[in-house]
Amino acid sequence: MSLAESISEMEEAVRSLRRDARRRQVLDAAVAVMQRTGFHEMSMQALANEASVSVGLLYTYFGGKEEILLAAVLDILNSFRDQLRPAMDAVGDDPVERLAAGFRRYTEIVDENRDAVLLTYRESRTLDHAGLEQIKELEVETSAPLRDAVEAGMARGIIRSADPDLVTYDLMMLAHAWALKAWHFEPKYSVETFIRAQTALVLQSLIPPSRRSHYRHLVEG
Amino acid sequence: MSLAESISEMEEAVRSLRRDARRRQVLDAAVAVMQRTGFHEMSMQALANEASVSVGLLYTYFGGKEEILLAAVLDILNSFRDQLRPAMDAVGDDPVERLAAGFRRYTEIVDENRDAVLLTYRESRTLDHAGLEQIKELEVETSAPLRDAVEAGMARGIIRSADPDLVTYDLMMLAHAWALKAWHFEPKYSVETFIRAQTALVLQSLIPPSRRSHYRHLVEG
DNA sequence: ATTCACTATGAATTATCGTTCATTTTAGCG
DNA sequence: CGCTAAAATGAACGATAATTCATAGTGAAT
Repeated sequence: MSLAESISEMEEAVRSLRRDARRRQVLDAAVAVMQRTGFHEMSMQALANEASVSVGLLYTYFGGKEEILLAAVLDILNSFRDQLRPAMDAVGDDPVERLAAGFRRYTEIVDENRDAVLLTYRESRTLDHAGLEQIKELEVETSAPLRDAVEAGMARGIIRSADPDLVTYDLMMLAHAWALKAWHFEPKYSVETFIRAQTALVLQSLIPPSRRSHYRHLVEG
Repeated sequence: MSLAESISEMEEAVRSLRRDARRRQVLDAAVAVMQRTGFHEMSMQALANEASVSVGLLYTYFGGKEEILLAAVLDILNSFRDQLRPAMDAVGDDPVERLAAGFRRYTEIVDENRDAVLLTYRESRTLDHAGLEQIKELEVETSAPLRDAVEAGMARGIIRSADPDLVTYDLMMLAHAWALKAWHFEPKYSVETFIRAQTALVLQSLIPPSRRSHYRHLVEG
C-alpha cells in the first residue's frame, strides 16, 4: 500500500469517526426531546436546538425526521442486546441462575431506558415496513440469550417443560411492564423489589417442586 | 308535571339519543381511521369522510381532535370493564375457575379489539393530564374482578400467597401481549391456544401442588 | 495567499391541517 | 304553506412545521 493510500485511508477513518460522533449527538438529543414531548410534537427546530446544531445539518446526517426516529430506536435496542448476554455469562452455567440474572439485567436496562422503551411502543406504527422489520428482528435477537437459558434448563429437566418461546416473551413482557405501567407499580415497588417479586412468581411456575430448594434464594422474594 | 313539560322532556330525550348515535358514528369512524393510519396522521377531513359527515359537524359533537381520541379510548375501556365480571360470574364461585375464566374473557376482548388496545398504548401520551387519569382509573376498575378472584383464592388457600396486585397486573400484561406482540405469536398460536398455554403457565405458579389435581383441566394446556 | 472540499447555517418554500363561521338544509309545528 | 330552531356544510383562515438551498465558515494542501 502506498503512503498516499494510507493517508487517504486515515482521513477516511477520521471523517467516519466525526460523522458517528455527530450522529450520536443528534440521536441523544432526539431521545431527550421525544421523552419530553413525543415524536410528532418534536419539531426539527426543537431538535436542532437541543443538539446545538442548525436545522439544515440534520438533513446532512439523516434522510429526514422518520429516519432519525428509526435510528434512535435501533440505537436503544442495540444496547439492550449487547448488555444482556455478558450479564448472564457472569453468573456461570446453571440455566436457572442464568435466567434469573438475565431477567434482572433486562429489567434494569428497561428501567434505565424507560422513556426509550415507551418510545418503541408508542412510535413503531410511524415507521415504514423496512424499519419495523429491523425492530422486530432486533427484539428476537435480544431475547435469544434468555431463550437459550430456558431451553438449556428444560433439556436438563431443571425447568418444567413448556414452550420456551412463550416463556421468553412472557418474561420480556413482564420486564416491559415496569416501563409501561410505571404509574401503577412505582408507588409500591422499586426496581429491586419489582425484580425480586417477579422472579419469585415466575420461577415458582418454572421450577419443579423437587428442584425448588436449590433455588430458595430466587424463589423466595 | 304539565303536558308541556312532559313533551319538552321527551324532545330532550330524543335529541340526546340522536346525539349519542352521532357521537358513536364518529367514534367508530375514528377507531377505523386510526387503526389504518394512527392518530397524528388522521386529518379531520379524513375522519369526516369516513364518518360521512362534514368537518364542521365534528366540532359540534366534540371539542376538538384530542377530545375525539379520548372519547374513543374511553369507549373501548368501558366495554372491557362491562364484559369482564359477567363472564366470571358465569362459572360460579371457585376463585381459580373465576380467575381462569376472567383471563380467558379478557384475552378474548383484547383479541376482538386489537387495534384499540394498541391505540391506548400508542396514543396515551397525546392526552392531557385529566384524560390520562381517567384512563388509568378505568384500567384499575377493569382489573378489579380479577383481583377479587385472586384475593379470594389466597384467603381460602387455593392460590399461593403473593402480592395480588402484582399477579393481577401480570395477567393483564400477558393478555395485552396478544395484541402488542401479535406479529410474533400469531404464526404459532391462535387466541384459543394462546389462552390455554398462558393459563397453564400462570396457574402452575399460582396453585400449590397439593391443589393442582383439582384443576387439571386448566393446568394442562 | 489562494484554492478546494467539506461542514454548517437558517431564511424561504411548500404543504398540510386544525379550527372557525357565514350560510344552507332539515324537521317539526301551527 | 311559512316559520323557527337545530343540525349540517365546507370554503377560508391562520399557524405550524418538514424540507430545501443559496450562502458562509473552516482548515488543510499547494
